[in-house]
Amino acid sequence: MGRIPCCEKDNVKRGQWTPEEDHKLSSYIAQHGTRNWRLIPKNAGLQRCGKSCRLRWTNYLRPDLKHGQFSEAEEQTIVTLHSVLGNRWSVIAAQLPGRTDNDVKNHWNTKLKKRLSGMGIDPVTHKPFSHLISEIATTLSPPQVPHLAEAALGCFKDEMLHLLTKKRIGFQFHQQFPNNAPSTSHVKNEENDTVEKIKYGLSRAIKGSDKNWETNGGATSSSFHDNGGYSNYNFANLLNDEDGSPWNQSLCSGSTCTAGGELQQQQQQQRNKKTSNGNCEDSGKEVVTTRNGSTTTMFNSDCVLWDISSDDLMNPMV
DNA sequence: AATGTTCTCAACCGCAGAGGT
DNA sequence: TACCTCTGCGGTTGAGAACAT
Repeated sequence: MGRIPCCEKDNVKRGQWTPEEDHKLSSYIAQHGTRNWRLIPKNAGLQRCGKSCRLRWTNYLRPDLKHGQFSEAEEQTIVTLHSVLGNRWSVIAAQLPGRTDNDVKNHWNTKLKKRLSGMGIDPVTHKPFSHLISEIATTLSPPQVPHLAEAALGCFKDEMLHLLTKKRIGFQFHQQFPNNAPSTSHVKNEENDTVEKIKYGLSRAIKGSDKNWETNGGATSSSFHDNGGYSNYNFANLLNDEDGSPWNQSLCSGSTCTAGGELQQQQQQQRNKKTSNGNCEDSGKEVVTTRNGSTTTMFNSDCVLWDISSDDLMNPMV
């Protein structure tokens, strides 16, 4: 004996609501309120299930609802709250007047989640992928570590492949790879080649995992910053094992981090510092001007993997 | 212009908890 | 206490729109 259905499904209409139905429901609720959803469709003359009426009202017809684009402030609120609360959409929506949990959930799933992934940030933990890899690596005994890239690849491959292939990024190998790097001479199977390169990138990230990532106050969290924040986060930094985690050092200003915007700015300036020929002072990096005039950091030598401009990060491949 | 692919978001589903009897 | 009903929540789906080829 299961519970009885909320309505006779054979006799109810489903799918998109018509303006007439909206009007009937709104008029009825304006007069009688929203008590007893089971009776509302019957009394309002609607061939709809009570649940469907409730959803239509709460997600669309309520007069206090805000329709249209989410503002930057709203997005920042969602990301910040999500880093603390997880998928508690109703709680998050309660902090955004006029937005429903459905709105917030949809916006997260279609925009914000992809945007974070595109920046190399895990949308579940709000930590950079490289940080997650290093955390996993520290829990494994040395013999297991070589297999970590393979395992991590299973988690991140799709996002990375999406990013890499969707943007039609051509890998550029300005110099020789080190001994264990994948060969680029045969691009017959582009995807497999890409996978190999990702594996290599992950292994590079792991290589730096014994560095102290907690130099700036411990756990990471995420939020958008007024002066760029995530947008300044260069995906290729995931591979930069020279200066530790840029995330912890300069980009983390969420609830559990203490790094200030000033430090962040200084370090960003440091990163952007160029020599007279336009190249970064950091070895292995080369800043080039791209298709639309924005700058792109190309990693050569043993860091060559990604070509992602700052604009790409602001507007990831979605 | 036609076709295929991807994205968006309204709507649906099933489950869990609250409250009433 | 046990059962029933209602409501709210989060995950998922699918139609239509937008975009790419």
